Amino acid sequence: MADERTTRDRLVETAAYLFHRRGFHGVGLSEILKLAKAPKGVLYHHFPGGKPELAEAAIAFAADVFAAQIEAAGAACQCRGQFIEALGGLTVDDLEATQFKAGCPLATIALETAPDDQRLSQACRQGFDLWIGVIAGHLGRLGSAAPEREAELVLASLEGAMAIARTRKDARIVLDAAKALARVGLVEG
Amino acid sequence: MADERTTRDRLVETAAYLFHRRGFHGVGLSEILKLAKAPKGVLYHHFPGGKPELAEAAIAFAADVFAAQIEAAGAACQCRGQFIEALGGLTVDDLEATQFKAGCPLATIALETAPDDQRLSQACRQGFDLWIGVIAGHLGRLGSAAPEREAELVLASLEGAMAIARTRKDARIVLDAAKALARVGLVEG
DNA sequence: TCCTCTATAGACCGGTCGGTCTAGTTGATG
DNA sequence: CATCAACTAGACCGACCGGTCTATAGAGGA
Repeated sequence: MADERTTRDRLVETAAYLFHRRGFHGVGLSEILKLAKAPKGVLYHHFPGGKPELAEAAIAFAADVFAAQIEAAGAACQCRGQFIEALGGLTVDDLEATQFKAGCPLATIALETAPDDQRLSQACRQGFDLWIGVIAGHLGRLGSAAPEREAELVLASLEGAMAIARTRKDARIVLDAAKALARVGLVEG
Repeated sequence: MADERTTRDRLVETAAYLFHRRGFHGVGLSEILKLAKAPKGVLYHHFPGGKPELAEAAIAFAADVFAAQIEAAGAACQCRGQFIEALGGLTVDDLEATQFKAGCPLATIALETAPDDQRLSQACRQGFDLWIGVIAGHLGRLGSAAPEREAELVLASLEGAMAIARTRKDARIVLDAAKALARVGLVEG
């Protein structure tokens, strides 16, 4: 059992890495297994539900990782605009570090499977809601009048901008979106 | 040759329909062929490049369809806010009409393939640019100071909101995003 | 009429998919 | 040391994948 965490976690992280880049249907089990240096039996031992169950774990893992990044960015910011721009920066860094091969770790799977596959789309939904909650927490602290709504708008804008940016191999649109949102104050309603 | 348009177009439209819902990798040729009631030979007669070439045509087709909808919405609007809300309305209608099974016809394929598959991601990019151009045209006419930037922000927000909405089976976030963007004026920068 | 070229039709192919199954290894516990 | 459960290992399976190939149908021109 000493190896449990290691092997299982390696599978989850490898799966997250690949799904992040090419989505659920674009990645085969054999590729995950090969990269994680694990035989097939291991996968079905840890994830009797097969590929979907592994993907569910990978989504939750990726959601937690990004939530922690948001949290850290928020903790370092003193005002609303600075925080929103920092979120844009996080996003841009990710895009550029992967040469635009990876964008949002949830969005691809969400679009491929929602709403037909309950399991996967719910996992994505929970990830989005987690992020919105964390963002809203900081926005509230920094004086936003409608933190939930504003967090949703910010996340949605960054998500869409990322998709467009990847087709262009140019992150400018993400920075622009963040800047614009940072500048305007959302009117309540 | 009299049937050329019919069969070929039926293939393209069917492919667009299915890719729209489940993305590129999520749909098999056999499914497209079955739904379009066409044998395999026909596909490779019209699209020697196979699935990617068919997808390219489907993307261009879907992009044109939505561009025409944007154009029509713009022509009917007298002010900037009204136009942006109309775009949100278009999006919501599409989501609800398909019970959230279909969102943006380009985004899923874009996320699955960009930037590795040149062909498909460029086709998506062109679609996005087409839409941004049409939106910017109307925003300029309606008095926007920075129509291109504003069009990008609006499109990105709607794209992202759509992805989130599909996981929730609730279009509220799309309407909220459109309303918020309609209300604030973008400061130039 | 016959020829040709486009379009339709679907059998067929090797490869890969996700998933199952059985055997071996390991480590904790009695 | 024996036992047993957790884990590792990979051969194997049927189904389906995208793609190729050959045969046929049918319209238009010579």
